[in-house]
Amino acid sequence: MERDSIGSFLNKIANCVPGISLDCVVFGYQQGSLHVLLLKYRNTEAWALPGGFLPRDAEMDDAVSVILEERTKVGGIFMDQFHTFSSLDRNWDFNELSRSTFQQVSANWSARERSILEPWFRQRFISTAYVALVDPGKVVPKPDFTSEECTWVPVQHLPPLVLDHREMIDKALQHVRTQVNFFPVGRSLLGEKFTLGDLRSLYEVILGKKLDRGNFQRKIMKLNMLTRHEKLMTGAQNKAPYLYSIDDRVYDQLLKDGIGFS
Amino acid sequence: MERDSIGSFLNKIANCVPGISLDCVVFGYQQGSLHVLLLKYRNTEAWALPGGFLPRDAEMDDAVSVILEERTKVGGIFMDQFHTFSSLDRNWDFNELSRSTFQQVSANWSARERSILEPWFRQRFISTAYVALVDPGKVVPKPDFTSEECTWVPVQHLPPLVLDHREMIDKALQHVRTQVNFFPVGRSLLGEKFTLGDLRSLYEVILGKKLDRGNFQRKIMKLNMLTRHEKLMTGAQNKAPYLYSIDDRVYDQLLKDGIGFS
DNA sequence: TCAAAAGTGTTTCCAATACACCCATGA
DNA sequence: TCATGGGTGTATTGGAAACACTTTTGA
Repeated sequence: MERDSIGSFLNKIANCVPGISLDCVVFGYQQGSLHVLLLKYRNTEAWALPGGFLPRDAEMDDAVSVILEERTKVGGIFMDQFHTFSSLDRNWDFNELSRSTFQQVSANWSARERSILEPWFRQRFISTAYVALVDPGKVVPKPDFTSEECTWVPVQHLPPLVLDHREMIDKALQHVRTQVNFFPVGRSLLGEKFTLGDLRSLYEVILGKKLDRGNFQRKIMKLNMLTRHEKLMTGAQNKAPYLYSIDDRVYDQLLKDGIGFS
Repeated sequence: MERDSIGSFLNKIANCVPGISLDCVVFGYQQGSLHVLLLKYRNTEAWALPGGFLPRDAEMDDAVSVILEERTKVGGIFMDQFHTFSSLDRNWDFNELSRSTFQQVSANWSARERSILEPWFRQRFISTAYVALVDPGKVVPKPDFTSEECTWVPVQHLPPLVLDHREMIDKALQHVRTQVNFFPVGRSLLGEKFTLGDLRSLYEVILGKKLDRGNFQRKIMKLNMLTRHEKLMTGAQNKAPYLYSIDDRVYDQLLKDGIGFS
């Protein structure tokens, strides 16, 4: 923990609801696979989800927005609360990794700091978790003061995670899958313009199965939610695909009833 | 509040996590419509969902099980956490009804009791809410010590509810609708034996739309989840329908992938 | 000219829908 | 015999799935 940040952190948590924490599973789509935004604690090999606490005077959704904006420098990110985690042993004695990570993080606390922070972090935390969807191209990941790194990690190769953060990611992914028809996955996870191939492989990655190219294109185009733009010349020796962008009006309308993909 | 119960209640909440509460939206199916289990506070016209607090040494799911069993005298009820409610003004000053109800309930507290209970109940409560599905035929509703009545109320005719309990019911119903393919609605909400008409109108009530009788029957029967029993003679001047029961093995298997009803 | 991927067309199949018909029951 | 609702049959339709054909691009 950086010395100069502890002071403001002490002030902050004094004004937060004790026993409650917030965690964010931020999904991004990059290089053909789903990524999660993770933080790496200083001088450890332990990783964690972006998170924080609930200010006494804040709505929970707003608190999560602030956390997301702090880590990504992007505002207005799509998010959805999906579960509240509350195991009895949800504290920093959760397992060996959590224990040793906490030890490392708290190593250079002063006696006074320790007297406040120890009891705070030793509590059982009830954590309400959110999923968020964002285009990594827009994000500038910023570590918080306990961490030395904040980066995108592919969901297939998750590093060791503290507490039950691994379970959170699993459950978040499951939630995105069941809600895929009602989440703006296309708009949130892709950039302004994209090819139908991009969109299709995004859906393939989320759903975990191959989709027929022809059928996908016809289905999407029939929904009338895309505007066609110029072609994308990649330099590959194949036909150049068109770029498309989303027509927000039509898209919002479609989302209400769910954009159907079995 | 009954005088003799306050003592044990004081002990109980001393061992509960402060700031956290639990609420249950218990759905039952009766007389062709969905009902919710509600409690009516003594000497008021205010109603509330069954709920409680989280013991420091209990898992949340277990705590909810206990609450459900206390109110229904039935064990093993199907339940699912669906949302955590956390508005800034989630306390007993939430609105006029909540305020006056609290005043009524707390009217005859002693000074000592008040010194403990006032701060407890004045807090902002973060409440994690669960849906539960149960056959009202199995339930023996039991009021808690703050309430004079515990009964089933049809969702179309909800009485005035304290706090944001109305919103909870709405959100719970919505959740059941989206999860209908993954919840054991047939098994949980109906008795041991039922007719296909019963099952169909249950689905109609949940989904809020008419289903074609013939198509419904064929679809259900093709799933192979029902065993046919004797006919049900109602005395009505029409053909007697068969009774069916659910084959748990097949049913559990089907639920994993979702029993499909658009 | 060739490989690779985009765009589009065609065929098949199944499930959802609509509705018809007969059957059993008790008034 | 009649009204009522249960059980079953059938025709139609639309979308899902599989796959073929053509086009475009740069090597």
